[in-house]
Amino acid sequence: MHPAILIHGPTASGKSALAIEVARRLGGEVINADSMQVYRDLQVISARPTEEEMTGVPHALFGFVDAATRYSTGEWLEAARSEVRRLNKIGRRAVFVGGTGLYLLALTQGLSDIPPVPDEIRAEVKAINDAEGAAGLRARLAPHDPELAERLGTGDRQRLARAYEVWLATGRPLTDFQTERQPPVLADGEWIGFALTPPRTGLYKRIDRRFEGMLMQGAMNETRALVARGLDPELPVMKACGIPWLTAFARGELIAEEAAENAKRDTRRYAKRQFTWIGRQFPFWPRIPSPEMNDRLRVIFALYREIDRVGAEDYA
RNA sequence: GCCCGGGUAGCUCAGGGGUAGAGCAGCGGAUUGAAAAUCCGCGUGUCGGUGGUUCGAUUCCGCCCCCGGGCA
Repeated sequence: MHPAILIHGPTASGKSALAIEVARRLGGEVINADSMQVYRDLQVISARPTEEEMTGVPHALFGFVDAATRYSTGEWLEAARSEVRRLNKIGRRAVFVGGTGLYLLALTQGLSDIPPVPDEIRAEVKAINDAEGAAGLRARLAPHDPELAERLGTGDRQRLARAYEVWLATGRPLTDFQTERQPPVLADGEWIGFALTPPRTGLYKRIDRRFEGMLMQGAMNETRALVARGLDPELPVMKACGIPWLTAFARGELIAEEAAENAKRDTRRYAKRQFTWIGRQFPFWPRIPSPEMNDRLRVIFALYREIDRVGAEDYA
């Protein structure tokens, strides 16, 4: 099999266009590793590539999940596994691209094998969360998983809730599960990851400009469609960068300028967290600081050629 | 040219003889099935410049520069 290429980087760094170009030149396929681009209902706001941009290059795992779904890392990983199998079978290269670091981590490092949590337990824990918040969750979790309760410390309700759910569902502390991982979909030697790390100030400008562009391209229509469905505001789609503010604007709760500024700020902060993730979780992925397509392609192909001996002649 | 007002953090500003503090922006970090989520931490500064008074000046005084407004 050909090693897979993984492209990661902060939002608005130009990942999608790069992935398409890489896949085009290698005759490969682009596979989405972005938690928001999986949703059908978020085209503009998740900056999902358009049909036109994807022309001639097969794309997988884009826009295939309904907004009412709470799609998970585990589900994505299984979907990714199928795609990898499929491509291996037909001898084509996979180009994973996306800003969701956790997805790429799971893909290359494996996830723990944890049984699904039944809906009743989720509801039960949600009730505790709503009524008592982090303190209540933590107090209940601490006797069973003291290590995690201590590590999470303060007010991380999302992780506290998850840890408590797992305890209730399995009778084992989440910490136990986390000490062992399933074999990854892509083992060492079967992939190479690149991290786009453009200068921050320029990226922030790009983020701001891109958001203005999204408004032109129908971000409000997309938002109104979601609002019209009356979806639970806790769903992932409803928390995508910009959506909470555009939703508030659609309801007349604030003015357009305010909504836009807040949306841009949230997106900048998201990009900052992605930089942190890259620095800390993917310290050994080659960095590509140049924003230029040609520079990026040169770096990728130079390094890829080293490990893809099978087809080195294909893309000289 | 003269008269006022103002130059303090990236922005808007507060303060006041013992080298400074708020909001916003920003920065650092955590990250195992919600991850564009969730959470933790941090003022980042030639107080316009230069002389003087003072034990000590960002603060008081002089001069200069810059930005507003007014009178010419």
